[in-house]
Amino acid sequence: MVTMELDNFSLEQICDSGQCFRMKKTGENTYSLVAGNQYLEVSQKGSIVDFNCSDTELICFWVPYFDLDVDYGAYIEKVNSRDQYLSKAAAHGSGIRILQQDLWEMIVTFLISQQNNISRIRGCIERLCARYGEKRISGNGVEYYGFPGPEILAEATEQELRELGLGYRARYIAETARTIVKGEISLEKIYRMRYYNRAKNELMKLCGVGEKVADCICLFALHHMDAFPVDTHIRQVLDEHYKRGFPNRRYHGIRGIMQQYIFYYELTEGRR
DNA sequence: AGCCAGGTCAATT
DNA sequence: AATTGACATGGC
Repeated sequence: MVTMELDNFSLEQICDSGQCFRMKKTGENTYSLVAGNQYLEVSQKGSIVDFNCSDTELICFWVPYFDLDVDYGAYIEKVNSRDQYLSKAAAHGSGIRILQQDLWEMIVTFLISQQNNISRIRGCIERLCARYGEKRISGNGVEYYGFPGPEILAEATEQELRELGLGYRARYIAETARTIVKGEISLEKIYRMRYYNRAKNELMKLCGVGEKVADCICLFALHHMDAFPVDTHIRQVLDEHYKRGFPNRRYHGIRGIMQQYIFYYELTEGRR
């Protein structure tokens, strides 16, 4: 167990921010999550956060995962105080982090996410992992399933995948897995791409990956903080509050976290 | 019951 | 270049 005191960090907000679909609330202040092949139980009271793992695991895996060595107060301070909407959204979601998740997992996750609702996305991913993932046991004896790699999913037929309730997205997953396994697109190469636009364009070569899904992958796996996924909710906000366009210049390089503040606000308080 | 969900793709105009 | 319809499924 490792305890840390963290500012601008909220497990609840992270869990509900729609980046990680394998994190769940297990008690009043406790959450569990599976990321890649790692399992974690974590709890929070105020700014005190208890990670149920070793020092090494925390430093090597969960610090980068939760972006713990970044000061999110600095992001919030960049919000234009004259922008009442964004100020409210940032204050409301001040504990959100941009996670650094596994690239393959995000590709599949956001292929599933399209034209789908969040609770169903969670179900689809759990069924996919239970069916194709490797069964593992955590340090404290909890069984969980890792996320199936491209080699595994490339072997699956479209029909098998459809049986998990993935709908027409089954074909996207099957084809994309094969594209990766055949080496037509290299995940390692995408990881190494320094520029957001290059990574995004490469991702959009994958079957079923359009602009929005590519942006989600860039933001939630590759940590390209300038990625700004525009989905139905963000579209509505842009139409309503940013008729002259989102202030891209002002938020250059940090548009992604602003997008998350807006998205989370719309999913929770913002609904009227 | 019916609308909608973190869209993408290909066929039209 | 912009618009439109098909694509699956189930949560609410």
